[in-house]
Amino acid sequence: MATAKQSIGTKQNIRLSAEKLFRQRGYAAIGMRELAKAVGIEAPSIYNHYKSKDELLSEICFNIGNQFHQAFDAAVVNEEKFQKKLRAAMKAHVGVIASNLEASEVFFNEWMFLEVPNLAKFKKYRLEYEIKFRDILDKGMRKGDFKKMNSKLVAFAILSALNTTYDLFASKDKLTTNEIAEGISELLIKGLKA
Amino acid sequence: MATAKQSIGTKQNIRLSAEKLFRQRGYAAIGMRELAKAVGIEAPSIYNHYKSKDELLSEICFNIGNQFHQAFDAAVVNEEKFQKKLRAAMKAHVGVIASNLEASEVFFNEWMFLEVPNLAKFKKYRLEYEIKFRDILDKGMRKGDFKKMNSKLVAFAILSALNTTYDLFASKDKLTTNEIAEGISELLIKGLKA
DNA sequence: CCTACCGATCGGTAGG
DNA sequence: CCTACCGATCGGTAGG
Repeated sequence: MATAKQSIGTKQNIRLSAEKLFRQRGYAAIGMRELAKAVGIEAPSIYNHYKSKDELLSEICFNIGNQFHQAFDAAVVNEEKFQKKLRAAMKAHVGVIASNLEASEVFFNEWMFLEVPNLAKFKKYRLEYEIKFRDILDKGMRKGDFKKMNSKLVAFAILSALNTTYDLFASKDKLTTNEIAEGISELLIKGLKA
Repeated sequence: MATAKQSIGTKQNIRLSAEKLFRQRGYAAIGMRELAKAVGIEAPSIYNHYKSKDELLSEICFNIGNQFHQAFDAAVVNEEKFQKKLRAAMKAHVGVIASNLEASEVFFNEWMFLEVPNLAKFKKYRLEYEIKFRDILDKGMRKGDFKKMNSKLVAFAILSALNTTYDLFASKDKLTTNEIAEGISELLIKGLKA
């Protein structure tokens, strides 16, 4: 019992330390020995919990990816109007970042180090997410709720603005999730008005 | 003569290869041997042109940083109204990215690997650039040309949207610099209207 | 511009 | 969970 409990704790510890270190200094710059030291174990012991460094990174990335998809779906389903759907999706997106400040940065900046089967899966997953945003934009434009623009360009602008909110959370102004999400929504949705 | 000429060519070759490789796979993942192979020389020969890997990275980053500052200053100086200043600055920013597709990505994503004196210099330089944008926003808000919002948040949203335009240039839609810059400007400046 | 080489560190395995 | 260790590769130097 005590052993199993400790083992679960260690695995979580490895992941949390990895999220922090990968974000701070980059996946490629962090060795297994340094990660192990942060956890308080020796490097080979990590392999009792993760088969490889790649498996560790992909667990971090896909966990965040799942959260983005689920938060989006849950936020959008109860809204009728496309403007409200978009606003809710944006807020949900910022919410996922806010509750995963370190891991979401790894998701955004370190995914490129994923290895061959995981890399393709990740790209597909992320593209599907972008398309969910574009879909709201396209439908809203067709219905006349949004101004007709290049929806791919707009989706990129929206996601880019949302994805850098990490820096705003980290800055000394101490903006809340709501202030950030509302501020960006206001700016972009007003810009989209027909 | 021939030797000197060839030497200059080699240095440029090293930088162009570094820009391409650092962007593709990340600074930390590219060794001097692989870089040398791309140039067609042996690894130690790189040190005839660059003192260290860090010097190479910082040359790439500061070159782009200078271009951003100069393009901004040149774009803004001839405009009177803050809306026009902002639009011109945004267009200039996209223009620098468009003419430095590889190097600008290194600037955005690999600067964190700069070492100690260069890292601080880089951060200062980049903060000054962000403040130039905030300054236009703040003055425009005070004058009533822009809606009163958190200018730091808006500057972040603008720069984030502009900075990911690399992916739009790289995508198969083949958007032009003008289409990208105008699309993002339209979206964001309309959103800023008082 | 090269060959030859330095000490350090890499991800990961064997074996217990 | 550890110690001991693998081959490979790292940034960089010596010396020509």
